[in-house]
Order: sequence, then C-alpha cells, then structure tokens
Amino acid sequence: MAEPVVETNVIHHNTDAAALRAPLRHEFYEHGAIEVARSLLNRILIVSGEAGIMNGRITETEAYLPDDPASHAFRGRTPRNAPMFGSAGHAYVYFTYGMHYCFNVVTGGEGTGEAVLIRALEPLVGLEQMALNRSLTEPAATMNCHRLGRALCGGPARLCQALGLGRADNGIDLTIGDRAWIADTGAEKHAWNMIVASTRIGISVGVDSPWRFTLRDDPFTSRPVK
DNA sequence: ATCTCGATAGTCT
DNA sequence: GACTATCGAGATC
Repeated sequence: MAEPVVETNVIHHNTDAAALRAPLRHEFYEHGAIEVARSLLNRILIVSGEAGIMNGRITETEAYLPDDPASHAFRGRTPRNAPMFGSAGHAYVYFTYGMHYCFNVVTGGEGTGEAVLIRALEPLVGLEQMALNRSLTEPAATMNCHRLGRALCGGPARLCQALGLGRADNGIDLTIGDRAWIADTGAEKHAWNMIVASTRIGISVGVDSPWRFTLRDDPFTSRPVK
C-alpha cells in the first residue's frame, strides 16, 4: 500500500452570494451514498426560514447503504423510511428517541433506499438565531469558536434544532433552493486525501463499516475521530 | 477527557 | 414490549 498523500489544506470555495443561492442539482445526489457523503464535506447547507437565512459548512457525514443492516431502509420500505426510497436530492428527516430530529439527503437511483446523514456543521451565518433555537444557556460570547460550533451544530440532532429542521421538512426537494439546499459553491475540487473514514456512531449493527466521513484536523465534529 | 444514566414518543415485532 | 443513526447533566478520573 502506498503512503497516504498529504496536500495543503486549501479549500477552493466560491462563497459569493450568487453561488450560495445555487443549489446542487439532482445529478449530484444520484450517486452512491459513500461518494455523496464524501463530496458533501466542506459544502454549505443553507436553510431559509421565518427568521431568515442560516447556513453552515458540512464537516461530518455518514453513509447508509442498500443492504446495510444499520440503515433504516434495511428491512424494506415502511411509512417512516419512505423518503429513502424516493428521488435523490430530497430530504429524509426522521424523529428518534422521542425528542430528536436528524437530517439526511437521499442518494442513488430511485428505489435503492440509501441516504447520507449530516452529523455536524461549522455554523457560519445566523448564529444568533441558532443559539435561540438551541436555547443556549451559556452566553455565546464566553465560548471559543470551536466550543460554540459544537454547542450549536455538533451532532445530527443539534444541527436540526439549530436550523429549525423538523417533521415539516421530511421529504422536501433540496434541489429547488426554497427552504433548504446545499450550495454549489464550487468545491468540486476536493482534496480527497484529506477525508478521514471511520466507523459510524450510535449504531448497534454494521459497526465495522468505515462510512463516517470527516476532514483531517477539522475541529467541528460531533465527537473526535477515534 | 470519558463515563453513566435518564428523558421521551414513534415505529415495528 | 423492545428498540432507537441522541443529548445533557452529573459523576469520576
């Protein structure tokens, strides 16, 4: 095996307003969940709500594949997981533990039942609203950048609460650019060697599959990579 | 830093 | 009836 190649940590983003408004199109999502999970890193997730625009950089993803025992889709289609079997580029937002929502993007061809869970963001725009949504007790001013980022968006349920994503967003089309989308910010030139693959979190089966993806040395994760 | 535990309701067996 | 793609608080090191 060759030694891993280390490149400089330069992200070529075009984050001007026009690029942020342009959603990634259907074809982007129409690949396998692993490829999409890796390609989503460093891109900007945007939510437009009553309170205005909020966004953040995607820092942690997990792929859930067809024939994957950890996937909600593993035992076939049900009312709950139906969006996973629908069209790529739509949202699958599920409710769990009696109180939390988690946000996924559907990938692959129609009917394959795969998705990518967004597990963490670096919050960029709308931090005050996010802090309100999260009912942050500790004043944001007393936290350093990394601690604040973790408190707001460091976890799949945290980022949903911060961005106001919930039941009403289950099944929405992410390629339109009205409510929620991922920007086509020109990050297509990814340094793939910077991506770290590790095992997924919070599951009891499929625990050995390295389908959690983070960026090397990026502090905005839900938990450190082991 | 790492752990244990309880909350809480929808989903499927 | 069992389980859950989680989180926060509190204990302990």
